[in-house]
Order: sequence, then C-alpha cells, then structure tokens
Amino acid sequence: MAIHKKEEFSTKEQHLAAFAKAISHPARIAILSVLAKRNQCICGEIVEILPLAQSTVSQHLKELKNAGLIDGETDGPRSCYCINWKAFEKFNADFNSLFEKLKEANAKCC
Amino acid sequence: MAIHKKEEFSTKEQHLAAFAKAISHPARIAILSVLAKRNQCICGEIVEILPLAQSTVSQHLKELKNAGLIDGETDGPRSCYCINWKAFEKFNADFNSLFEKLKEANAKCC
DNA sequence: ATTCTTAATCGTATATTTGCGATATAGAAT
DNA sequence: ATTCTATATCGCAAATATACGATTAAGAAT
Repeated sequence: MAIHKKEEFSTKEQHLAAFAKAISHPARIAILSVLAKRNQCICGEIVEILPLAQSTVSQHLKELKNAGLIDGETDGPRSCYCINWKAFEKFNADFNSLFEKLKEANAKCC
Repeated sequence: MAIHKKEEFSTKEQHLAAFAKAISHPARIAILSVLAKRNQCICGEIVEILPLAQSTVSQHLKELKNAGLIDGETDGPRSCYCINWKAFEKFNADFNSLFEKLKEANAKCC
C-alpha cells in the first residue's frame, strides 16, 4: 500500500468512519454494552466478563477512550469507565443526516 | 496474535461489529453517501468522484456488498449499485436496542 | 470476428489491528 | 518501607486491511 488516503475525504466522512471503526470489534461492542447496562464499571469487572486477557481489554478500552466513546477516571488503583453519551448522540445525528433522509424514496437497483 | 476471538462473542455483537466495520472507512462512507443521494449509481461514476483507483473502489464496493449494505446488478458491461435500506434499519434498531435505552439515566463516571 | 468499454480479480507491497505475556507503575494495605 | 492489587504499557507475532497496477472477463459496438 503506497499511502493512506483517508485524509482526502471530508471531515464528516472521516469522523463517522472513526466512530464506526471504534465499534467495529465485538469486544468493544461488548464493553460498551456492559457500560450501558451498568452506567459505570471498573476495568477488572470487564476483564472478568470478556474472554480476553487483561492487557487486551486494556487496549480496547484505550481505543474506545481515544475515539471519545467512553470516559475514564482513576479511582485509587482502579480505573472506572462510563459511556460518553454525547458522542453517541453525535454519531446518531451524523449517521441519520447522511443515510436516513432518503429511505422512503428508495427502491431497488436500476 | 494467536487466534481471533471474534466468534466468542454473541451473534448480535458480531453482527453490529460487522456492520460498523463495513462503514469504518471514509471511502465506504463516501460511496454510501453518493448512493443515498442518487438512489442508484454505476461503478464508473463512483470511481470519478472518489480519489481512488478503479480497482480500489471495486474492492470497497465488494466489501459493502458482502456485508449486505448494498445491492448490485450488472447492466450490460456496467455495474449498478444501490443501498440496501433494510440492512440500515436493522443496524439502527440493533444499535439503539443496545445503547439508547439508558441514555436518560446516565451521568458521569464514578 | 475484432475492438472498445467497463468492471472484477490477481498479485504484491505496506500499514494497521489483534492478541498475549512480561514488565512497569501507582496507589492501598500491612 | 515493603508488599499487594489493579491497570497500563512494551515488545512481539500473526492476521487483516488498504492501495495500486496489470490482467482478465464479458457485453457492446463496429
């Protein structure tokens, strides 16, 4: 692969793609699902639920945090995470503004 | 990486992740955006719009088709694509059933 | 039948992701 | 001060994704 061309697309396209990328792995969906149900959760609980090593879970958490989908606070030796609902609302809004408006009008190919 | 562990998650988690993965690249978002606006579109038009080589666009189209997000029909030497809106509705429904129900109740971490 | 047009596929190079064990770090408990 | 506990980070191996040029395939036009 010569060069990555992601920068040549619009900001909105890049932003949507980045959000989608963050949730494009079942482990990260599972983490978000746990957080949505419990409102907040420490890392260790997530490690126990997922079929992955602690270091791997920590990496997934980091990705979610970098993408802005979750917030994290350290609480003594523990780390407490929760969903950043604003990011979800923004994704929903952007997603729908791109794809939902024409639903009614559409039929099949050609 | 020893083994991929995606199969160890629930079907719903895998399905959501697969959809997200399909839209996790700006080029594929751009393709879907064009299709949403035009209802249907032949491959060549998409190639002209995107800053990518024909073979690369064709690959992205294939991924979107494999993931079920678009349908394609061949029309003589051309290929005509359109969005599979049902897949989008399913994604929206699954996504919201996982993440939307608790929005109100949620505050910040810990 | 040959040539032209359009799109898919192949082969290849490089970048990124995924996963884990080992190690480091940092606060808590003794 | 030392030890314990919880989590992050490092280093590595293997799998996947991204991109493109070259080639193939298949219908259209001559």
